[in-house]
Amino acid sequence: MLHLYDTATRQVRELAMREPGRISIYLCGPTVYGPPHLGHGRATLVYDILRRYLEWSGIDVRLVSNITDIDDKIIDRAEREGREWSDITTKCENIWFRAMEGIDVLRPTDVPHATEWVDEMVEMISTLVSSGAAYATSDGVYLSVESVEGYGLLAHQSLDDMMAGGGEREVFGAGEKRHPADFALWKLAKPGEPAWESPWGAGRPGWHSECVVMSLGLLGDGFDLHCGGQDLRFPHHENERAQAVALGREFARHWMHNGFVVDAEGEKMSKSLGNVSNLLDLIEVYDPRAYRMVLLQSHYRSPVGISADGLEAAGRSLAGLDSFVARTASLGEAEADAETVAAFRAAMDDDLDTPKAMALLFDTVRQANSALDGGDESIAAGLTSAVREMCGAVGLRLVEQVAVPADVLAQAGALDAARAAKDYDTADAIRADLQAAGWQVETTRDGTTVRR
RNA sequence: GGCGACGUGGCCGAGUGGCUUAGGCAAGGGCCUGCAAAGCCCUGUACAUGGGUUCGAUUCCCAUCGUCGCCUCCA
Repeated sequence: MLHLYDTATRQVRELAMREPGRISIYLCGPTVYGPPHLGHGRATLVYDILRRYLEWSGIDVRLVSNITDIDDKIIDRAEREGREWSDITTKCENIWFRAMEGIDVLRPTDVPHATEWVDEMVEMISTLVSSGAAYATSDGVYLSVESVEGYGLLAHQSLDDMMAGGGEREVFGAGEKRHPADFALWKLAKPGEPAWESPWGAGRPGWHSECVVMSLGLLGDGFDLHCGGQDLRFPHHENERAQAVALGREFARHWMHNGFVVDAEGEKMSKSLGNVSNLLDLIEVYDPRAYRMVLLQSHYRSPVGISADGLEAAGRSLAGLDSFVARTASLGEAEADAETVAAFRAAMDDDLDTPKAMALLFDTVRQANSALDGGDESIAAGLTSAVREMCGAVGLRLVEQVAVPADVLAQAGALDAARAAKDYDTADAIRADLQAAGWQVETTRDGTTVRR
């Protein structure tokens, strides 16, 4: 069974399921105000790998991931560009899913939108106000963090420590708050801002109440796993938990956070990589699977550097996998080598040790190639099936042999004929032509194979 | 100031108190091939610095240096 590091307890522990065989996961999705950057890519890929592995393991996964389509950033951009805020959110959401498709991230099972859950949020905030956990001021409604048992669970800091020194940042709504750490649940609208009715006046949701009502609403109390990037740990996730706790409801039972994407200097990076500034650029320039491979070869909690060299190296390693697939295409179906699959499971179950799993994958490819070189097809077939299983389990799409046009096959035949006649100049010329047309040409003693 | 992470061979990136000291990419040598390609085999002896613990540390402890993250709206 899968064991995962839990941010709340700071331990790798079993990912328990409320209902055996079915897992409920909430992933904090994007605020749609711009194109998805490299950081978004890491987060979505990490959880896509998790999801695919769970499904591969036979578990029924319900993955809820929100679209936050109302937020200060969206309003800012709308104002700056003189556009309707909803124009920004619908376009950005489309771009988001196009990018996700590009990196082969499966669509979540549920994609709730914040704006569709405003009534539930208002209701929740009302409950919090009437219980005394929240209070209204002249600019909104705030949650009293002191009323929340264990505030700081995810930050791993007491309220006092968090306040000590602190940053020099401006504290939102500072004037009327009972405690500087109290945070907005509802923000009253200024003229011209998008607004929804509420008992406290027209306004919009504050600190990600949508995640609270949508996760509890769709997954129910005590859902299995809540995940997102390291930067959401505090205050975003802390504040979600605080709202749920203040409601007296049981929130996520396990918390998972992925590490950052960093640049060459080791600084948190989300925006740029030379001419690649977002995910859509990245899949234009590199093998769309390359980012996934880079991430698979590092651990999800470590910071990972994304560089042109790294993506290219990953692309070359994928090319090796592709040629393996081509080489083994003719092998019949076989039971995946049990020992290999067991070792793969053991690695993945240990806090998603994908680097170890990838080491195993490449070792298995090498063994299968050796078996093939030695003519032992039955061993090769079992190992090949294991390779396919492992790739499938982590969402690595291997390029299948595409149909080769008749004229290309004819050229390959001509190449072999020229070789048989020892007319190597002709043979080399044909090969050069095929390569120029973008074909991978492999001339073996059994004949020439051509693939993309 | 508080809390936390990290510093590994040409590059990326795992891991471990000693044993065959991951894996990928790149490099060199070899096998195969008419030549390539693909594949296979071999090679490189790395763990920031200074102490300490230990029979033995890259791995544990302490210190130092350096890098980075979070501390109110960034995955």
